[in-house]
Amino acid sequence: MVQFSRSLDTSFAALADPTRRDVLLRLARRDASISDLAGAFEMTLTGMKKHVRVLEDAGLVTTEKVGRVRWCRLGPRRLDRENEWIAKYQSMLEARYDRLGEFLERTREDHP
Amino acid sequence: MVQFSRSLDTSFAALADPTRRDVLLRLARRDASISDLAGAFEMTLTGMKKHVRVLEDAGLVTTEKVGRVRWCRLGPRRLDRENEWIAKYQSMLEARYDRLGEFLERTREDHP
DNA sequence: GTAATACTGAACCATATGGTTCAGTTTTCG
DNA sequence: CGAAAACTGAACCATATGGTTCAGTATTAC
Repeated sequence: MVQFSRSLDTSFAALADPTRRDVLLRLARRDASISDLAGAFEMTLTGMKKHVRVLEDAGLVTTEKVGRVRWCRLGPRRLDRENEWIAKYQSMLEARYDRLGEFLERTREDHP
Repeated sequence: MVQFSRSLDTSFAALADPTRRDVLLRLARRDASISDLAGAFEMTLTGMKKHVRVLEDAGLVTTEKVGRVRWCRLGPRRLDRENEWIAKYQSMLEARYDRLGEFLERTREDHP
């Protein structure tokens, strides 16, 4: 197990569940309570609470208890680092295909 | 459990492990055998084989056995759908903050 | 004051994950 | 042929995940 990048571990793991991805999209529209979310996804309060906890640990959601209601909202993280990781990967891929293209070009010139 | 988007499930889960992310970056530089990868990450062949299998299931890596060596290379998927999901999420966030900005603007106008 | 609402934590369950070892099989090298 | 290399699969292990139920506590509504 590698030690660094723990935040990418937790956020990608958080995104690996379809319920959690949909919770994020729903929270992007409006804040919601645990009850709201549990109702929307036909799940027990306890089950939804766990999902929200995972999103919270990943820094993707913050919550605040007001009276007997726990309100969930997005933040503070915006998936920027995750976006960057994927962009870096894709640019490395492109660079490699470019080198492959060059190689084929050279080969064609060498053996016309 | 939601039923659609199984591919995002498996690819985000594949990205949630730091060893697997590093394997992808390494394969972006050059193809490698299971032994190469196991050696580079100080892991048993069996352990690395499992990681490669996860990446294969997510469509991020393909492998081919040549003689007694199994060669691993990237593809066919490029994380485009994952990139799109994150981009969509971020644009929804931006849209929401824009609406919040508008609201504050209106409020300021109403009560100057 | 009583009842309903909203959450919370513990316990439980089945399955998955990230490793390992061990015992093979297949290929290659000398 | 015999030995080494490269992989493979089964079995095992500890821990995590995605849920549930049940028994609370704290707030709010009537």
